[in-house]
Amino acid sequence: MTERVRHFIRQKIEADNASGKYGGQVITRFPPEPNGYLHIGHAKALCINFGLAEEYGGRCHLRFDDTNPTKEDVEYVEGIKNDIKWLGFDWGEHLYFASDYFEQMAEDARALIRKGLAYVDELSLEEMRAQRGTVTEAGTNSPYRDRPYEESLELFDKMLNGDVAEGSMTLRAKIDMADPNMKMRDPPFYRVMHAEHHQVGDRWKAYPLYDYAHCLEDCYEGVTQSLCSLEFENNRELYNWYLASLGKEHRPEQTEFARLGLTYIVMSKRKLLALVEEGAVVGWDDPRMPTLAGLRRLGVRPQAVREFVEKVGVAKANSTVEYEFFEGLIRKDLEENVPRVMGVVDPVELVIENLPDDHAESFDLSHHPKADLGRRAVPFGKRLWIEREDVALEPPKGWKRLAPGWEVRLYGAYFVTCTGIDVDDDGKVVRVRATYDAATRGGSSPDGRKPKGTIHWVAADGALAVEFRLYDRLFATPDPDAGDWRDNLNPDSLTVTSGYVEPAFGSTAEDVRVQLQRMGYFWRDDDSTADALVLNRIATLRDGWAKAKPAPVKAAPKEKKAPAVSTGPKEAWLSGVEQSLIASAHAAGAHADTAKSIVLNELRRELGGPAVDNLRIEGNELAGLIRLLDEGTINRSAVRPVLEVLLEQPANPADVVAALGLAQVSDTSALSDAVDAALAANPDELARYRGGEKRLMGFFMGQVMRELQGKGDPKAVSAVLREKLG
RNA sequence: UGGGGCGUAGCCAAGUUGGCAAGGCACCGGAUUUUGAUUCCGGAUAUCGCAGGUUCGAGUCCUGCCGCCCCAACCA
Repeated sequence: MTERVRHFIRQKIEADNASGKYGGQVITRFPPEPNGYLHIGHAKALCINFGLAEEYGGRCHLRFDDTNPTKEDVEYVEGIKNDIKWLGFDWGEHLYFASDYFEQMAEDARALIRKGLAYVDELSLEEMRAQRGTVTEAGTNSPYRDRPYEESLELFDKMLNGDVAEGSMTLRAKIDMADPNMKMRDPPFYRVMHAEHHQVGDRWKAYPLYDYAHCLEDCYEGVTQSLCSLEFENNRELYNWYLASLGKEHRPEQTEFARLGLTYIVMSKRKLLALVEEGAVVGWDDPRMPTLAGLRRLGVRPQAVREFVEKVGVAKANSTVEYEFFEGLIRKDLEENVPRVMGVVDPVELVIENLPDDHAESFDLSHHPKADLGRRAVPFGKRLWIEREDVALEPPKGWKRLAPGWEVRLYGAYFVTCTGIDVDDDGKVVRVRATYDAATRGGSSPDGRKPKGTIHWVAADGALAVEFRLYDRLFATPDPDAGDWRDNLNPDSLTVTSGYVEPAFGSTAEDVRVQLQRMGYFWRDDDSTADALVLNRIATLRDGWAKAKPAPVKAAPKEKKAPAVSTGPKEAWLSGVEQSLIASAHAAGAHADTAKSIVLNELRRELGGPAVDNLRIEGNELAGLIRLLDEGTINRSAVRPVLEVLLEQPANPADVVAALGLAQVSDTSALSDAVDAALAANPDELARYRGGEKRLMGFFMGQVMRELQGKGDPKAVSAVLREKLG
């Protein structure tokens, strides 16, 4: 397991726990809509929600957000549950549906209406759109906005009961049609749908919309952390509005994180569905699909998915992870946990000429060089299957495998020397002939000689026939969404071959994964039958040879960001309050430029922005502070703490400096002690400095200043430091 | 164009009171190797989006700008 990064959500949870906001409880939720299968992107949300809950001793609810009956189906409910279980997460008894709460939500909606915070609107879809305004223009109020609440109440019940036509009415929140946040412009939160619901049947004829439903679900369930992806940032204000308007006491908090993007993959449900429907893949669980069902069928272990998500991290920057990164973790997981056997994916016959026809022996080989995964018997005979790509008529430079006259090691068996290669009329290799060296039994020679290469093999006698499905990535380009994604499909995403594995594979458990030596990781596909083995390739091994051959195709350098066109420095804008403060400080004897610098750089820092209304601090106070600076009583770093006090209450800056002990230290002996302490505490750096790394001067300056709690006189410190460092 | 976010190496990503720009992946060397794998050493790679400013010192504070993402569904 990797070391965990204390990312911003962990920090928030810890801060909440420290402040006792939720009494130390951590309750999260994973809220899929049952309208499709989960994909690798969802795995991130899954790991964050379930993982964090587990980590902080809380719990995570599985809640289906089933507020749109026309798009959803129970089929997906079961599929999603399976995928979550496969990843190893457990919701215990906390399985919920948004539809569980429809009664309560309707009651809360009535409360909102009674408070005058919601109304039934009769605008059509088009009218509503037209009246919403644009991002730069305010919308206009609906003519139904101010209808009496009694009327809305009555109409709302009609909506719920199916007494009004679909699309004829909505229930809207009464907020502000001019709000710069479009989500706040009187959003509809109930719409009429005469649809049969997969969970609650035909009980309801109007259903709540996401924003309204989601915050309430969280609230009803006592969720503390509502974690979702970035595109919901704009919705957070609405989330809080509903809860506040309803006067809910329990207030979950929404925090957003960036979703996972992966190269060579499309992740939108729409495209995934198209792939299935257009037959580009066999189904949602096609091993080339980025769905969890697909990854599972491919043979990826859930541990690898979890590790991947943890390693990718959690942040707020949109990002696209290289697929190779995921692939590497899939391999790493298998590398450490899976037995190794031999199998030939594209077989060609090897005949050992100096062995009798009926020769039969067996080797006892280990399943793993490091892990204790047992041993197996591997039969050996005159006729073997070897990999076609391990044979070359004319070996290229750097070749380490079989070629006429070359000697190689058959893994775990003998050295063999190629005596000839038979080809057919098309030049295709049909048979390789060789002689073996009986003295090399087990794979090593008493004379100490070592062949350049080792190849894998399977004895023809007793070999199990296998249909190999060699999967490769579904898309040929790193960004399939660039251009028409259909054009970017990889025509070679699946290669089917007939080959063999050693008989030991037949005795392994059904779900066992193996490394076929030198060929990659494989496991049995569900399409296998008792007499027809089908093996999926989960991942290849890293292949340094393949990489060495073709001219290295360097990734095209990313186009540089357009350099900012500098229009020259612009004068900083000063608010009226700031201007008058500077003016009065100037009148009280301070230099105007210094006053301005402090207002801009320090005051704004304290205030978190420009000062706009009645500032506590006065001109003569600022002037007094500047005087202390000019006199050398304090250094610049003391300005902010003094300002902080001055903003609270009127005071004489000199008194504040005295009270806080901020006076600048320029006394030589005190400085000298501080420098000595800093040098003594950092002997390595001192050695480096004396060895010529002069840039460490800044480092020591920092150490000394820290020693002096920032109060050192920079010039004096620098002088002493220079002297002591030599 | 209004609002909400985000810019640290090819990719992901730490960096929380301003003080030597973490780590992982990829890449390049070398060692080990009965898998051209694994493992182990070592290395290169960053105008911290840009430009000004404050400061002894800025990825971090201030100002201005640039780029990317999200929002104008009765989807979630």
